[in-house]
Amino acid sequence: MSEPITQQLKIVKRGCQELLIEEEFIQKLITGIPLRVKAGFDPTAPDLHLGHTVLLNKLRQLQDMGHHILFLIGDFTGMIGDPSGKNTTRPPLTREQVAHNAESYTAQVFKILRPDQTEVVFNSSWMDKFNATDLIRLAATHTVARMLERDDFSKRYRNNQAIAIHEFLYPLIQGYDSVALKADLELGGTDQKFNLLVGRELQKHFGQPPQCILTMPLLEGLDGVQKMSKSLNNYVGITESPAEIFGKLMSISDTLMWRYIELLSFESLDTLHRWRNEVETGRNPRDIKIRFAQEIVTRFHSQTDAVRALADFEARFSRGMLPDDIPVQTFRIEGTELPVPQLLKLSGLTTSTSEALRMIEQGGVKLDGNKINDKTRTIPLNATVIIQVGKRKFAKVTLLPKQDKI
RNA sequence: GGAGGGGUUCCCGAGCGGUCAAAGGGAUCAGACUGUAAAUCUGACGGCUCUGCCUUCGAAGGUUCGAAUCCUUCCCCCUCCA
Repeated sequence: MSEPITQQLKIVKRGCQELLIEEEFIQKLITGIPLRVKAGFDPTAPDLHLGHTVLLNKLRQLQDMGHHILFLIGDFTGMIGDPSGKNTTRPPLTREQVAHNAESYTAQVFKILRPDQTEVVFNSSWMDKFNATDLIRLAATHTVARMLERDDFSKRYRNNQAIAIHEFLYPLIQGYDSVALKADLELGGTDQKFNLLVGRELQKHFGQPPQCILTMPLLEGLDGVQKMSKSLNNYVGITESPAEIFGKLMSISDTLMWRYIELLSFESLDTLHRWRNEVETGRNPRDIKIRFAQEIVTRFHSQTDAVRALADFEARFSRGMLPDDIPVQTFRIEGTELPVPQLLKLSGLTTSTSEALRMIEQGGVKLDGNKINDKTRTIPLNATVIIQVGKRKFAKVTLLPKQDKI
């Protein structure tokens, strides 16, 4: 906390999209009192991915400067579902589910945040006491026109998509959380800007000094277009295996790589500059990508895991070798043999026999390392084979006779 | 309350009585290539006991030799008027 204000400001603003209102924020810093920094999280998705960590990294930096983090789990707002276009209403989670999710949340979050400077709070703890009168009073603070200013509301409205009334309550309740917590600063993705601003207004309404707002860019998913999210399956989860994290990061395009590095790497800006120059003058972008992927694997696993992931990756993709962690499966079958397509389905390497047949047609199936073309190929009873679909799906399968009943 | 528009395969979006398992795009997967699970190109993309069969076009009925396409009822969404 002894760092000069300008230095703090520089760190806070690094990589951020927007800081509102900078002058107010400086005034808050000058007081020297640790700031109450709020950040809200959805209670339904306890599996964090790299997209979430953009924000968490920033929270960590704030902790390093001595500030206090209010890690808000929106278990009450979770009933509404953030009106991001898809979900309208969600079934309320049970207390046990919330508790369970919160636990796995914090277990993951503390890979980045310091527990001693983090306070985990649930908005149900004050919202459950809200009655209908309170809610109406809260709703009365904003107009429909104001709500429709929110980008995704107006978009949906223009595109003739449904907006349920209760969705308007989401920003209001999220904003009220800032009142309840007396937040000095709230962090969120750029898509949260509207909600964060509502928090400011409500604080003023309730006679509090308004919070400052820091928005972070949304990280694109692996496709490089849409934001990283679990539902779009374009994410890298921080609890995924080293090989998985490494592989996924290697699959991002050479262009997208820079974006990831900018938002996720802890390397200095000078280093990033140097890398860019090197690639422009002929260095293989793959080298940089590997280095970055290793940094991330190390962060969520260990250096050893990172080294192993690279070795495994090179063995498998550069030299076509089999990985050494092939899942072993045993199936008990009727009869004396099993057609390969059925086996592919059984083992889960393909979702249907139709797909299995297609994979064989396209030359994507290997049996003990040899490509097969014969769709009617069968595996005899008691045999053990390694089957492979594409470059990434493997299984070591043994067929045994059906067990006698009893 | 009145008038009109609409609900299509993972997503977007064509189709409006047979040639429709349903155009096109995206996503995904496979193959080729490669310094990468990059880029690029090619192909696949409902299921099955697979040269055939079965199930899909909001739901349920009906008309017809034949329906995603026509009719009826219902559910849901949107727009305008009140």
